[in-house]
Amino acid sequence: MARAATTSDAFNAIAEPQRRDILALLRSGERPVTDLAQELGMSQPGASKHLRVLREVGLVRVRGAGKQRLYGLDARGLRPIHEWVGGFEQFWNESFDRLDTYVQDLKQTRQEE
Amino acid sequence: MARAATTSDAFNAIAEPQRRDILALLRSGERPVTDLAQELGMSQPGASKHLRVLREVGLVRVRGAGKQRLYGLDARGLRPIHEWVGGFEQFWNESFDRLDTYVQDLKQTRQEE
DNA sequence: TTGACGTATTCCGATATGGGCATACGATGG
DNA sequence: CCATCGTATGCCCATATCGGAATACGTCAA
Repeated sequence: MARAATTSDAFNAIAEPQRRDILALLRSGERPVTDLAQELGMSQPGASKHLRVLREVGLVRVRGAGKQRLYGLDARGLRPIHEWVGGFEQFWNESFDRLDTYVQDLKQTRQEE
Repeated sequence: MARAATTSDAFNAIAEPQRRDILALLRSGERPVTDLAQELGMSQPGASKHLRVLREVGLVRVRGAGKQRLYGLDARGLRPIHEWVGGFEQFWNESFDRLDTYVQDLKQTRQEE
């Protein structure tokens, strides 16, 4: 098996930097593909493909506006992610303390890699 | 180019469900690989590989404890993610409203796919 | 209808993935 | 020093990825 299809969930969708850029851009409003592509310095087909992924996981919506298709943000799918990550909030402070223990340990453990 | 190396950043690291499970488990304290593997129903080599990725992006630390190696959480790397996603917080409420507009539009736009 | 524009899809290649299996490695205890 | 336990690596496979180029598609205007 390879990695789960990127199209499978929001976690995968936002793992790709360009897709994060797209989402960020869409916060300022709907946009056609060409716009996004140009603004982000990617090819039109490239942008289209990323948007397809975002559409399939529901982070983005399309709306036909005449000859154009306007892409808009649907951030609801980000909420579960925010919550999952938030479940670690208490730990990223505590981590500093643990680090001390760890560092002391290093002195005699000699970590590889 | 293929997908960016999963080992490149935390976003990629947590894109894989089993790795999320590992992180979640580690909240309750340090654990040796075998423990994790068994608890999560994966092979020892499998767990080792996932832990390697998590180590490389800094979400996990190792500490040699005699014959064993104890893996521990280092959640600091999750903070940037939390913040990035948090940047969309205002939108996942607003999204409902936008959806209305969208749905009305659908009636005459006939979206494919 | 035909053309033009905006966009999606297809096909390709190079690369990376995750899982299974066998095995190499490292540290400890005898 | 050697056997053993806990763990990491290497190798192989099937599959998925992203990017580029060419092209098919859909909608509108003349």
